[in-house]
Amino acid sequence: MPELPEVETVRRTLDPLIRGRVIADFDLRWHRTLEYPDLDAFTESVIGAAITEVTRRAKLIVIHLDSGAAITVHLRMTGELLFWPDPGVERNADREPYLRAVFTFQDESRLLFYDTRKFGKIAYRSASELGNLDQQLGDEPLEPGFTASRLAEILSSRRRQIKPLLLDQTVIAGLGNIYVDESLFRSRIHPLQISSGIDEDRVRLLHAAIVNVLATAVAHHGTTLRDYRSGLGEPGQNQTRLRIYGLKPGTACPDCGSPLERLVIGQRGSIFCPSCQPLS
DNA sequence: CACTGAGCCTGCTAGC
DNA sequence: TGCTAGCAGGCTCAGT
Repeated sequence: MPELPEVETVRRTLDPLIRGRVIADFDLRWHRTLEYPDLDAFTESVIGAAITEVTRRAKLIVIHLDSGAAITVHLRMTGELLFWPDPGVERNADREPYLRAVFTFQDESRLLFYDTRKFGKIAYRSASELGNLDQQLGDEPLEPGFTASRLAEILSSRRRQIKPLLLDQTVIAGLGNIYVDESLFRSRIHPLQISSGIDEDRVRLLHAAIVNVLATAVAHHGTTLRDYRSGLGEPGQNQTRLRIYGLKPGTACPDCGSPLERLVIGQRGSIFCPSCQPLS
């Protein structure tokens, strides 16, 4: 599932490819892929607009338009945003059933949105709507402002289980199930630990783990377990660097050898080592 | 405020 | 081997 590193990789690959291109057509293949506004309003707003740059906020890809507005794309679980340069070359036929939306540019190159499970969302946002959205989202963990003391402030000001807290995009933006499990394992914190009860040294470890895990994953173009691809269709390389995510309960902890456990926390499967990550 | 559960989806897999 | 029930999960919304 695309989290910050995967979305960032898509952003980086797409930005130089679609910057400056002018949208000539929009073809919606699955009506619910378009989140806002309705198809007519969306089409009217984006046709003729030129793309100025592609940025990222949390897990959102933000395609900025010369009007000051933007198109946001959320990949959710299985979304893929792919640049297709050559209109003459046939698209991958067996992927065609999962094609949910197509932006065609004036030069007939295309931006394709594939999404097997139809959870992904495309929306148009005015400059002010974009500002509101930004305000609703939490800290960017790879920005300089996200320091250990800032994390300490976030954790101590709430009394919540650490895992759901880290997954809350209004608190910290961009973490998902994979990187939260990895970060908690590396900093030896139980996923049900109450945030305000984590001591300062442990918070420092957690901060280092989050930053390190995310930065490493970005450097390796994200984690591809199944569906995730970059804007060029390339899989990521970070999957070999995961230490605990994907392991089954009962298998030996890679650090201490004791059997791993699985819990469902906030509707998400959570793998951890009860020995390395004791609840305190 | 913190937490829970339903709903959105469909490919894959564990278990029969 | 073939079938099917249930799992996977980011996010929103409603309810406790």
